[in-house]
Amino acid sequence: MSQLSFEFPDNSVKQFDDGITAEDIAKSISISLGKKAVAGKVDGKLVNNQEPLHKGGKIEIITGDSQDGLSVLRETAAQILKMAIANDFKNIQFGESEADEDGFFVDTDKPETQISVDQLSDLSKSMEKIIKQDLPIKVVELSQADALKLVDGDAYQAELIKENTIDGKVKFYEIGDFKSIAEGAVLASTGKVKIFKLLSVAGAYWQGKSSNPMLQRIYATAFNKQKELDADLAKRKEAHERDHRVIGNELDLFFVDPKVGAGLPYWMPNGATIRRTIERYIVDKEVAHGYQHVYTPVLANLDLYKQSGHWAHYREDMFPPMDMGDGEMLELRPMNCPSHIQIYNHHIRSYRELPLRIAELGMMHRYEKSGALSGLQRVREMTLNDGHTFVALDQIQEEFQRILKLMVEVYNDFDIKDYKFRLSYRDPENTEKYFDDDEMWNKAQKMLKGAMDELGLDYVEAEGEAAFYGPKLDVQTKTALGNEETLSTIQLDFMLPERFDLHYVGEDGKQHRPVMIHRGLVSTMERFVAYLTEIYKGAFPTWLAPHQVKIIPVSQDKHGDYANKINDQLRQLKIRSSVDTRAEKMGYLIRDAQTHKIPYTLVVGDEEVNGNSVSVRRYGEKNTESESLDGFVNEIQKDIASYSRNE
RNA sequence: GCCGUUUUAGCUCAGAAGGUAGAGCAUUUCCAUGGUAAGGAAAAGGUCCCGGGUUCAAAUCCCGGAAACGGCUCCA
Repeated sequence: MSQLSFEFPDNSVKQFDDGITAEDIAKSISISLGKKAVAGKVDGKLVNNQEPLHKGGKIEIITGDSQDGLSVLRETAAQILKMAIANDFKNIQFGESEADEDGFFVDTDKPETQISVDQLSDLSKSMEKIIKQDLPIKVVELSQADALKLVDGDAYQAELIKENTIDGKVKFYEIGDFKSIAEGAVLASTGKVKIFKLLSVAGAYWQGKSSNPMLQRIYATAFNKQKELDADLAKRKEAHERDHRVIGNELDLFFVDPKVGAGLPYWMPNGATIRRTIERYIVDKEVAHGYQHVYTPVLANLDLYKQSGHWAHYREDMFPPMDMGDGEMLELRPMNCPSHIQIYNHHIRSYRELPLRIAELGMMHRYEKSGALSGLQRVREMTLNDGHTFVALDQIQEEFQRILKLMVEVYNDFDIKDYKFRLSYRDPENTEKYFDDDEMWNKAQKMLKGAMDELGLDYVEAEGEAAFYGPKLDVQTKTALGNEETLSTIQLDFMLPERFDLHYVGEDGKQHRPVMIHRGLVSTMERFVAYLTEIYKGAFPTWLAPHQVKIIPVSQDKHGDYANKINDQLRQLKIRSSVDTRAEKMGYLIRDAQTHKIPYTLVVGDEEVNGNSVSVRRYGEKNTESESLDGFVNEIQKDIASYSRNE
């Protein structure tokens, strides 16, 4: 019998007989590991615990409590769900199914009526039955022809079979008389899945292409322990409470009125205060870093966007042009770059001016698809913290790194930590979506990657995520609900300078072509406020909080004057303070200040009037502290000056 | 845009077998004048998302539309 050689995570290498299973390998290491093992991972691919191995390689033993172990559990639960669906519904077809870090899903298609949310509880019961029977799950191999016969009439399965055929054969899971295409690894029997929950039903395009038919997707999750499921459900609930739309409503930050228009938010005074604070901060910051802030019109002649290429490549995201009746067509701008190009082009530029940094809080309009709109995260009118630097070829690297450094500085001020870099390239399969110049694309993409590598930063690479005019470095964050979104972005652009025939006069007295770097640091005001609301859970750091101080007199009659005096003094210092004059009990007013997440609540009564002091209660704390008025003013000013930093 | 669900007072939600609706909180007024998370009472507040149809009668049934929500696709 031939021998297989396996390398373990600790780099030790052991020999086993051909046909050994992951389970037996685990047992050979220790009895306890043998018990805990649920699957193996050979060269990064999950394999069933009982599957005979015929190839050596790097091996890992997967235990039930690991992330991979959870995937195996969920993959098993997905198979049980599929079997339950197949039992309960006739003529149902299956699309893809997948297990990931959040749970698992199964796609189905049923010609007449789709599976609805109401049927989830019945499906759960059917799954319970299958689990109770503790049916063994076997892996069987069928020839492609047999496999296709098995799924006769299910075009999706037929497609998947073709994708999964290796050497003319396809692996299937077999549970009783139910068979389903095998990918990844599953547990040995249905009884090993105990804790699961069917969560929701949603639509999903077959193979993720919007030109394909839409299938019904059932989302669900599974865990080893009830406690873990409970914790997960609690986390989902907490995420909902953190959702900027929920907090935005509670704290009266913004609203959207369908009568006026979807995706066109109204900023209430509280939200407007937060936004104004951010705007002032970022404009000051950029000016200090050599940016020249400008204002440019949100409307422009359509010809501008024909020249820029937006009309050709970006039209479906643009509002239809306004026909002015005299041959003039006006367009609401979807991006600010052409506007800033006009600023650049207004003078003859010298190499001495480069890098020329033009910035604006630029309002733009994009006709987002109705289904994509979401609170302040996805809107149709937005104001971008936009900036374009015009550089000479040999300045790209340095300017790129400068921008990145500035970005990190800004992130620190807002205490933003949870993000990752993504290099976004064009889709090589679908180049007609982009400006057509292979050489430019390759050059720009290589330059971006080179700059990131030189800084030694971690990033992921993603094809098909570029802007139509160039590749990007995107900073990806997650919303409360776990959806990924782009916050900041730096984009390299050789195209627009070409299209608008931009020049600068070089040291040699000749004309040269500049390169543009598009960059957004704090995203759009809409998305950024949404993001901050979620990471702070509505408890904005003092510098951003719409109401920074609430003063509560113990008795309106006796202490109202003192409260007003403090209030005036704080307002003189530009601190957002107010006195609660409502004729309510103190406890009520304090509760109100706390539920509105106001950073500082000051209670003033006889003691404070006599001692020229204040009783300070900070948001979220039960303790109060008596401080001199001067001491408090000093403290809050320091607090505001420190932004959101958490050092 | 697509699939599914939803839309009732400022907010969170009940309810309505077809006979024009209710709670809590918020608001206003009155009483209570208080020391760190809800004092009491009363009042006011509704095109039951919009349009059309069926009906003696529609908030409820039917058709169409809009918006929101969960996803998919797309994206700052």
